[in-house]
Amino acid sequence: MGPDDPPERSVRVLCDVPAVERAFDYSLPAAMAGAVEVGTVVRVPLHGRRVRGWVLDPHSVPPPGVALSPVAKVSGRGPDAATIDLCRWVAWRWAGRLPTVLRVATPDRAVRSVGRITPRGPAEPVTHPCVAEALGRGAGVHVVRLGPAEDPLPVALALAGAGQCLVVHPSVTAFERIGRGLRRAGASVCRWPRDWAAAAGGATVVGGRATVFAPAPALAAVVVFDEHDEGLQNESSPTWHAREVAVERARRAGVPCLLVSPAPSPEALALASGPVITAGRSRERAGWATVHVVDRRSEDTGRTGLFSPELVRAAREELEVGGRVVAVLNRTGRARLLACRSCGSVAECERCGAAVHLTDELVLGCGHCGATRPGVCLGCGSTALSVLRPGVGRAREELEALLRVPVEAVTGGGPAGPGPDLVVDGARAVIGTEAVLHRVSSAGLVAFLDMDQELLAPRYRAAEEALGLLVLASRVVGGRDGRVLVQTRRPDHEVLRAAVSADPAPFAVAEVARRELLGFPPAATVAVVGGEAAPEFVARLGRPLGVEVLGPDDGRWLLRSRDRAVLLDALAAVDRPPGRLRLRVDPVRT
DNA sequence: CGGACAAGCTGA
DNA sequence: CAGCTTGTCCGG
Repeated sequence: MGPDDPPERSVRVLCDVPAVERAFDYSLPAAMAGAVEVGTVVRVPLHGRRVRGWVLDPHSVPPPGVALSPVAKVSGRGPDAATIDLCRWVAWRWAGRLPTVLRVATPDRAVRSVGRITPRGPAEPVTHPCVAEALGRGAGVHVVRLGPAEDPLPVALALAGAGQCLVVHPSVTAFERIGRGLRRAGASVCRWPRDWAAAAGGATVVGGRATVFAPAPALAAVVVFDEHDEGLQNESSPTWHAREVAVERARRAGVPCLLVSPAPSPEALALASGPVITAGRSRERAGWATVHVVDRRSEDTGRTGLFSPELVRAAREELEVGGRVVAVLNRTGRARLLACRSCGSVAECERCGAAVHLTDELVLGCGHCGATRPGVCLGCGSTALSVLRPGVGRAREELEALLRVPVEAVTGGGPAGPGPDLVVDGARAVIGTEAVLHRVSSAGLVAFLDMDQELLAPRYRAAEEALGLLVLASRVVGGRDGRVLVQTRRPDHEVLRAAVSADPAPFAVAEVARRELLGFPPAATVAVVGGEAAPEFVARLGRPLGVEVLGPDDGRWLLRSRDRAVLLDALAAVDRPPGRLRLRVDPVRT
């Protein structure tokens, strides 16, 4: 290059190598100049190999005296500047690395060009009272409570009338249905990342949790259905949650964000800008199954086992009218659960209400808060405690003998996404773990054989998850005309009361107060640090003011702060040590 | 992350 | 001392 040539243009590129957080400058060959903007996906040489990267600055000023390598190739379009900023926020919020987050916001196949399309709503405008109320309130977070069996499609249709929307649903079956419904109604709609170009052109995007990162140049609203569902959280680090990303995204765009659920989470209620929106008690009630609670405390369960006479009667009735029966039994042997031999009540922790297990002959320990107490029943003072341990395989045989029809067993079976091949709709009676609720399309009766496993599990979200199962069951039986039967030793539990009365509000209020008291999300931000590099990471973190450091317990530390920024800024400031590090912020389980 | 390069171990 | 493993460094 001679002295008269124009100065060579350079670009700053973030490489898709999570361990390399610095961005580097590369020279840009003149032939590529027109195709590069913020977010463009390129291939660049890095330390003797070629890696993918994102252009962060299309006109960078490199430090003097550094020999620049040229960009090897322009691959295609990538996330725009606003989306990259959103990803930066996500990386901070869940203590992840920017490249890991940018991958989620990048098309999986190279996108060369984006055609502009005119966003269309449904040909015939659809109205929905909850959507009208939410849109009337304008920008902000609007929590909408619908009965479990109520169809989400009308909500999506009404919203799509307002313009380009991001429509998120954790269930593949559900978002595919919503997508088809929108298209049939005449709305411009696309899947993402498959139809990245259509999204970038202005179409409404329908999909799973990653949809919150879709390009949307004309965004009018964001809606997250089943916002209580844990499937909205990324399971590997960073553990970003679509609910919260949706809220942040909508806030930045100045548009409304609707969080829809039959049982709104404490997180959603904490984010809400106003009171919960419902379509009225009678409509909500119609979406909940008719729930029967069977109190097993007074029963001789030693003789009747897993199946109460009420359950057997209800199941036989259902089979007689030609309906399907689904029995749900939690995976065995994981949570050790004890019951008093004389009064039948379940042993639980005095402090936090989780189930306790026997640590040695006379001491009960809580796996949740760590409290211990003598091994006597709180109800009657008896020291005779027996272990309740149901077994799935034997339960199937027992049920078959009781009902005199073949019973199919469903266990595990991979992720919640039910492919059509996984649906076991051929069987009249099915028994399985909670996965079974994703594997039948309909039933007349769903019976929870041992709800206490769920209600009293040593996890801080146990009660909320139990309510989620009752939501799913209500959906499977189609609302009020279907039946859900719950066997329990805690018939007065507020989760069961919520389902019986088709009103989750009192439980939600109590749960918010409990999270506040115990310092769990959303009242506090927590981080679990594990992996071989964890000790060094925690050592480098030190003891920042306002951050509680607990552990190590089983090689893992728990960090907690009531002030989110204090914890997250402290995590971001740590120079990460080499080696495997598992860092999960606000995970489902701690 | 993964290539480069340096320093350490082994066998003849 | 070649030939290989193991470790540390750092990337434009």
